[in-house]
Amino acid sequence: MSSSPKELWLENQLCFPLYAVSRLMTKQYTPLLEELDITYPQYLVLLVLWQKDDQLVSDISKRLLLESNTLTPLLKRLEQKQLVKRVRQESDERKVLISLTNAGKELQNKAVCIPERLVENIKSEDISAQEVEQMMTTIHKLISTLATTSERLS
Amino acid sequence: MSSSPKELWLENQLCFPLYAVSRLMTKQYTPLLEELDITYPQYLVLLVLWQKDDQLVSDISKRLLLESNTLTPLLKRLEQKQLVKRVRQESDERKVLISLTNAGKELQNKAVCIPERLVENIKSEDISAQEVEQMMTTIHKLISTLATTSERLS
DNA sequence: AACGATTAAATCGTGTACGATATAAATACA
DNA sequence: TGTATTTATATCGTACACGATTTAATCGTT
Repeated sequence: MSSSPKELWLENQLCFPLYAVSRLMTKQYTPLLEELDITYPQYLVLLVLWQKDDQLVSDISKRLLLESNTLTPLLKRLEQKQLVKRVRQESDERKVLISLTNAGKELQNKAVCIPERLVENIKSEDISAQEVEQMMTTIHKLISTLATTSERLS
Repeated sequence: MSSSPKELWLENQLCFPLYAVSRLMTKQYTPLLEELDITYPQYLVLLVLWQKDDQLVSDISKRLLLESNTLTPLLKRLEQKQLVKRVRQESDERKVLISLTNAGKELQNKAVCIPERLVENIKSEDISAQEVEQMMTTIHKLISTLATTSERLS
């Protein structure tokens, strides 16, 4: 069936399954987030702000592992939707503080049901809660390994 | 520290860790793939073709879970790089067969070392091979669950 | 005070992702 | 044999991602 060495098979590489599952998971969120009129990365930013309001672009950047070149336009779109304010700090004009508007705070009420609804959607007989738990533990370890190595490179 | 219910914490949602680890993993590939002058999704397409040459756009689509709206421009870029040919089938003019050029086939020789080099990079004392194995098993189950549910919806 | 180095965001260009729609070919079937 | 339906790919518009660079403000050192 295959001509290539098995190291190069799609399934045997770490990358593809992670890439595929990430995209599929995002697609699960999409219809739920449409009700809030936000995208998935916008939802992540709001999660960060709901947990702690008034954060710098650089704070959000560290949290989501996204650079300003991704965050700046995204935050401008959230500002257009009147969900956040972007205010340049007086004490240090380089920094921009991101704060939730009232609408942004209130959106949290519509969002609280999302995690629950999502878990409902992906429930499967084949996959135990304990198994998912374990996967998450490994992924968190992987993230800290990879995040520090890519930090070292930049 | 936090004002939001813990269901809405970034770390407790399935989505963010999967999203973050996928992007971090892709970044690990980037410098290796630069040597081949291809991007990560282009690499995935080539992996599919190296395993079995001469596949339809729809075959690659099923394999990578990417639609034609993503694949068509990507394949055109691979064609520009002279790595693949795109030939419309005579028997059925709707179908487009994707085949490796000689350069595309030869690129495999430069790619064989990538999986090994990558595993080297992400090796960590905290993470056992068995643990990664287990994570992959769970992720594969998740993918088949999610892929079938999203198929049902479309 | 002066000026090079650092830092925080923003800008730019390229390449995905993907929903929605379009196009054109093949098929079904009345 | 038309004609409605389905299928395979392509096109379009929007929104990320991200490397590279720019801009402007602050810091550090002399």
